[in-house]
Amino acid sequence: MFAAHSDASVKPSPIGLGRCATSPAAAHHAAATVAPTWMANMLAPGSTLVQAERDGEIIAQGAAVDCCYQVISGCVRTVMLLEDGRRQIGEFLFPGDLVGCDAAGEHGFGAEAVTPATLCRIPLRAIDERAARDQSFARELHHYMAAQLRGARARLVLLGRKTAGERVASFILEMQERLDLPRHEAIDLPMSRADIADYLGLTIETVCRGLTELRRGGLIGIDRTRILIHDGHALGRAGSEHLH
Amino acid sequence: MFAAHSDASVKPSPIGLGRCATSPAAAHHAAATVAPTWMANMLAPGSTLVQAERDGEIIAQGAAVDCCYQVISGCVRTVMLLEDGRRQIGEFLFPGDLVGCDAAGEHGFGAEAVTPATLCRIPLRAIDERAARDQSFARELHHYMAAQLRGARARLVLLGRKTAGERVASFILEMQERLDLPRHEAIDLPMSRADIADYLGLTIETVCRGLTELRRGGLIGIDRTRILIHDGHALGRAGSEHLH
DNA sequence: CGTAAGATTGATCAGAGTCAACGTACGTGG
DNA sequence: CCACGTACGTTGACTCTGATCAATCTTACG
Repeated sequence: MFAAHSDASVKPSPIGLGRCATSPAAAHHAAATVAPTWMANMLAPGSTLVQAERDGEIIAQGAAVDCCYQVISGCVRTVMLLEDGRRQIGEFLFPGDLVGCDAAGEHGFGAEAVTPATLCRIPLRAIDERAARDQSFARELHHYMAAQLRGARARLVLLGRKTAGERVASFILEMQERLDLPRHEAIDLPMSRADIADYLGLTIETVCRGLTELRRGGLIGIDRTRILIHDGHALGRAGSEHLH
Repeated sequence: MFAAHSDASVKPSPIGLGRCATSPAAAHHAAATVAPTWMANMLAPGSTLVQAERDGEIIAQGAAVDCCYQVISGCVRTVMLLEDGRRQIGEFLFPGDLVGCDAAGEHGFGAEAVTPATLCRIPLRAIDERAARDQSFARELHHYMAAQLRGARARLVLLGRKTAGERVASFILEMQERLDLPRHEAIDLPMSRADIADYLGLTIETVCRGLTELRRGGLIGIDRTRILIHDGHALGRAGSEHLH
């Protein structure tokens, strides 16, 4: 057990702030969070606030697209369910992130709240119009989507070529980065082992074993939902973050 | 063996500029679904034509980003190589597609020619400027990136949750769609089994077995690089294309 | 305090990887 | 034109990682 204040798992979104920055090390592994700095601005015209409770559905898979959402607080997952029940989580979204902004026609992925969450529902038209008017908004939107694309592609490598242990190690580092915690601060994961498993293309049991392995190796400490990174460097190596 | 008349299936581009095939082999692999219609326009300012021979490097993994490329003819793959030699192909690109337009700082993925290819090298600045000036260009760029994002996420499901057999079936359907061939026309795959394997997160042998299985089931015909779809419906089912 | 949901650990199984052999097309040069 | 060599594709035998099935433990909560 390790000490660690049990602050809410997800930081309230400081308006107008940004979790900017991809650290040099960060550039290597999945999903550099782009800090949309324009959060507050999205709230303006025709958009409404939406609350979702834990596991509540925000977007139904296959639903017609008319709007997208920006996460204000809490954690959200995008989900693709196959006929036979197999599930893949597309991504975890944190305050500032956009959900469904890439859809065309219908939402390929659904969206659900991992924790109680607040979102801002924005008509797609409003985004189009604003992008047309506001040059720098358009540019930021473009950068955001580019970052999403980089993140998705980094996960292709993870899912296509990494071992179970490597996936788990990479995941911890990704979450540390995305939750933007100070060094030596425990990560309080908002999602269950089942969510992690479906994000990493593994089973719950394999995720557990991966975590246990890292703990036994002294790389991390585990206290239920909280993870403390003891040796980030070794964790990077364990996750094969290093490239050719 | 099936018929397979090897007529050049190269369609003229929507906007002048034919998708010129550089080799007989390349002639088959023509249009891409997402192929933007603004192909010709990209050629304008400060951009240069680049030729790449088979397996030639177009972008080095980790190279600094200063420009991106548009495929004019041929087929290109994006590649991520891990330290120990494991390889993941990010995507296959066809005429009209953009390579490296999402990069920030450095190219996470490298790019190599699958067939002899011609590309148009475009300074990123030129794209930014044009997007700033030209409203509809910016919108198309946005739509293109959204489509890329949808494609990448569909592959997350494939890599995370689909079996080997399903991946192979899905792959054939994806290629049929992307190469935009008339129904009942054989698909002439430009890439090797090794490329397919690294695209699907499998080994060469497993890809072969998957193909053989589909052939035995009567869903497809195989003649080396050429694939003929006998039963697209069944292939969709075999690939679990059906959703929840 | 009792129940339920989630997490962890163990034992066994199966799907895909690895290793190996063989087949087939193609290009080169005699 | 044929012989050979090489690269690629296919098939088979065996192995191993991660899935499945099952039991136990922990924590949260009514």
